[in-house]
Amino acid sequence: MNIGQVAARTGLPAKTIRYYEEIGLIRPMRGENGYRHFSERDAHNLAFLGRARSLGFTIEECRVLLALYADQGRASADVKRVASEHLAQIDAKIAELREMRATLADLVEACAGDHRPDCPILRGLAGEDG
Amino acid sequence: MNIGQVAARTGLPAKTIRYYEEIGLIRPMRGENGYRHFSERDAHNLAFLGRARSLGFTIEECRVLLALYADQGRASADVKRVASEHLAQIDAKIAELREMRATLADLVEACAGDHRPDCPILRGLAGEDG
DNA sequence: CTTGACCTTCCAGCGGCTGGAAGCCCTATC
DNA sequence: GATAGGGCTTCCAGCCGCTGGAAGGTCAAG
Repeated sequence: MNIGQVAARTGLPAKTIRYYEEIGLIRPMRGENGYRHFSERDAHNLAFLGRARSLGFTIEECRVLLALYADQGRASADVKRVASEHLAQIDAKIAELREMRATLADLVEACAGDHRPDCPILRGLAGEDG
Repeated sequence: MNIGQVAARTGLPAKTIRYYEEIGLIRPMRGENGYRHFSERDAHNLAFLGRARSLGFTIEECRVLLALYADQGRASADVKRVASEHLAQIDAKIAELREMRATLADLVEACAGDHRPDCPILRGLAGEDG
């Protein structure tokens, strides 16, 4: 498979696939013309990467997951630890966003949103009272 | 005020303050020795920026908010629109994270997390069934 | 007069791509 | 055989919002 075909199959942009090779996540073969040649296994790994990335795993976590995936002797505990840590990260991020959202929603709600200049949002950002 | 003092007062790193000057968010004076000199107004604007950034507004949104803050003739509707759009962005991000979280939590829960190699997390990432 | 804290500028790098330029390769059509 | 087009290659630059570090000027205290 050429890069275009594997891109179409995995949904990943060709640019991204080249980047993944550059940082050593995949190692496709090369044809005589210099074109990358992707095996079924490569395509499979790229799909794996696409799913892991879409779940928010960092590239380095993906590298670890891919290594565990390739290792037939892995302990599922190792995989679970990586995933659990990422889950905790997601929870932390959600909590952070919810706090932002709560504060911002209060300010937005308090704002008349009309032609007048008085604005609780700006007052809040300026540090009035609280 | 020198940069260190305003940094202490606003909680922003000096590096960040210099960066904000570089991109034109603030325009502190300069002393004869080349040091930046921050007025009360500068410090106030920096505190404003710190709060806006901590609510997740982008730098460009902060620029707009700061301009509205400075404009005594603004309409609160303009501020409210910026804030509401950002609120919608936050909501979208939360929704995205919750989807990730749900998928990941299912996988983690299904994983025994023991010494055995079988792992529903890896199977999920590999695209088995679904 | 030295120490050390503070300030300055400039350049590089983080993550994870993404865009674009310049040029080679391959196939199809005339 | 020429040409047009699409796909492939490499390389370099840029996105966002800082952050770190190097190399050097400035200032107050002892």
